Amino acid sequence: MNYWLMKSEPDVFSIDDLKKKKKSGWDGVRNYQARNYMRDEMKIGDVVLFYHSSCEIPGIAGLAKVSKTSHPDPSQFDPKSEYYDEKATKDNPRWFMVEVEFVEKFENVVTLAMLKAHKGLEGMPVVQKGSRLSINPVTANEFKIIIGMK
DNA sequence: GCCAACGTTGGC
DNA sequence: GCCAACGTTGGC
Repeated sequence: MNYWLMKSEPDVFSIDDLKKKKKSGWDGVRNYQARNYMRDEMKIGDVVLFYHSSCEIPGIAGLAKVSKTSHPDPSQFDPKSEYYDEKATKDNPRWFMVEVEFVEKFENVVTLAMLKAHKGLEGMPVVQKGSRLSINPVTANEFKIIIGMK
């Protein structure tokens, strides 16, 4: 079982949205490295730190878990979608997504400022300047530390 | 295959 | 709104 951090802009899709929907396909990822993590490495039961980015208080807002392994992201085939990719075909999809299931909303967001200030989390891409990758692996130790901070 | 130009991310 | 950092595109 592995741990992950997945970023989402709460204005677009927040932990509350996931709570309401219970489960959701993680669509719209258009970065190859993030895609590869979803396609090749994320397994059912893996635990996800749900990170709110580009918002007033960036940080980890709650937990989710992988409920379905990767399958083609349908938005790539939809010309009306902002995630449409004209080079993707159903025979040869370019973008994959996993499905995640709501687990928990933290009472308080574990903020980026807290993550930056906490010993042991220096290696997390999210605390480093200029890190834009929206899906990152998290070590068991980092996960334990963060759970202790909520 | 190089690399400049461009677009996007995301914290502040 | 600014801007640094980064990924992608496309000309050559």
